[in-house]
Amino acid sequence: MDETTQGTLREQYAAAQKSNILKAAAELFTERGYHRTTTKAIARASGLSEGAIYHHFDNKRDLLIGVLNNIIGESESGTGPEGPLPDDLHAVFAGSVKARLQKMQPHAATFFALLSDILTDEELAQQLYQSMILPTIQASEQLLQHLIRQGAIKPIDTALAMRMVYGITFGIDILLIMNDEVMQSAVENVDHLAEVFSAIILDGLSAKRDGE
Amino acid sequence: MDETTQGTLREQYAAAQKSNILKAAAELFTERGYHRTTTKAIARASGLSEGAIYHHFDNKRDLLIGVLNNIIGESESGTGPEGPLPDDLHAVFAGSVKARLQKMQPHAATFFALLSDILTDEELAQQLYQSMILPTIQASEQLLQHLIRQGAIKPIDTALAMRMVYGITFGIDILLIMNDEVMQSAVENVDHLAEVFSAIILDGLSAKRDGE
DNA sequence: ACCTGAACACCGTTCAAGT
DNA sequence: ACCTGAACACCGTTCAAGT
Repeated sequence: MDETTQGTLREQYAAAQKSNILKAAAELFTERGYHRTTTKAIARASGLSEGAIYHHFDNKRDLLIGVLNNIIGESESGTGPEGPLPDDLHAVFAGSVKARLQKMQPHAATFFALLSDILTDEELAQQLYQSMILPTIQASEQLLQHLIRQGAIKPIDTALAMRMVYGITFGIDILLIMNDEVMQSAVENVDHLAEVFSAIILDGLSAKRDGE
Repeated sequence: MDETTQGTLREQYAAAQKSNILKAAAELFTERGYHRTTTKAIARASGLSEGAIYHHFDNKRDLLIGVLNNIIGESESGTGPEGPLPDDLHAVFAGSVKARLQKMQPHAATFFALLSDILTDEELAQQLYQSMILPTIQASEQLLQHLIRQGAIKPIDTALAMRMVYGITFGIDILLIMNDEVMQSAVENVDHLAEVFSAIILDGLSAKRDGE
């Protein structure tokens, strides 16, 4: 064992313990919400004492931060469509919702179980916004601007438009958590969902061209 | 005083006290979130003892329910556009977001401060969904079906489409709470926001007709 | 019925002591 | 450093007693 390598056995052990605690916390937060989850329960679920938890984390809020950062970390890998854009715009938009949903869905319940606690904590809200929400929106803004320059998309207030589009995925997650039946069966057929999404966003609902 | 009239003086007094407590609770919940608000603080803010609060409400959760019901009550008055539909579809859609935002906005911060606590409480989540979310979606579904029959809107999966559109207003509220600057200035000019909304929803983003 | 203030159980956090 | 178990302060809730 080279002591200059980052992973000392001891460090690895400590990291594994931290990760175990976070895993237990995430599960309990998801089931019961943040404030109904006791530190005692987290200790029990991770096979440690409450004191041990406070050795690895400053406080309960620090556990929330850890869980949140895991979600952010796994959700942000590869924003926007990879590789060259396909010619079919519908495929581009449909693909991006699909990707977004598949990335977010495993964490959606945990995320919404923590959302209020995040939103009522100025610092956490800012962290979530800066590291997760704003980058996603800005990436899609850039894509849209690119498409406008190509003449594929009409000139529009891209910042506002992409913020509205962003809301759609947010709404999908919420409806799933509330057991909305329509959305639940829609998600079982992601391709149809993605199709309807891109149909609305690209072509609009109107039967007439530009409403006149 | 006729004792058959519903409002005995005593009953009126009790109702006023309940309403005072709920008002104090709503303010504190909005500022600090549900679980960081102590019953002691609510008591102090409403000029009563903690015991008095427990005389009027079963428990803290019951306070949350009261606050939530006030929000639902004030938000549900008059779903959908009133009167005959204007010919211009853009006006219809723009008007409906405007109405929805103006109704929700004063309560949005309170609503999101409670959202996690609602979502992690099966019964409350169901109540919120049934009394607030589903009716809103269904009302707009009916409007859409009507417009499809008229030939103004193309045939589409109305249930799914309106659920997606619903998400947009949800996303707007979230971004406002997170102090997103674009959305904050957009809301100061509601007419522009409503315009962009109806432009996307009705005409779509694509420069070409139906993407081909 | 409306309300108070003390009392109780529980939860987040700390800390001395052990390896 | 990693961890335990007891101890502490605080919060939701209850309850006997007062009007």
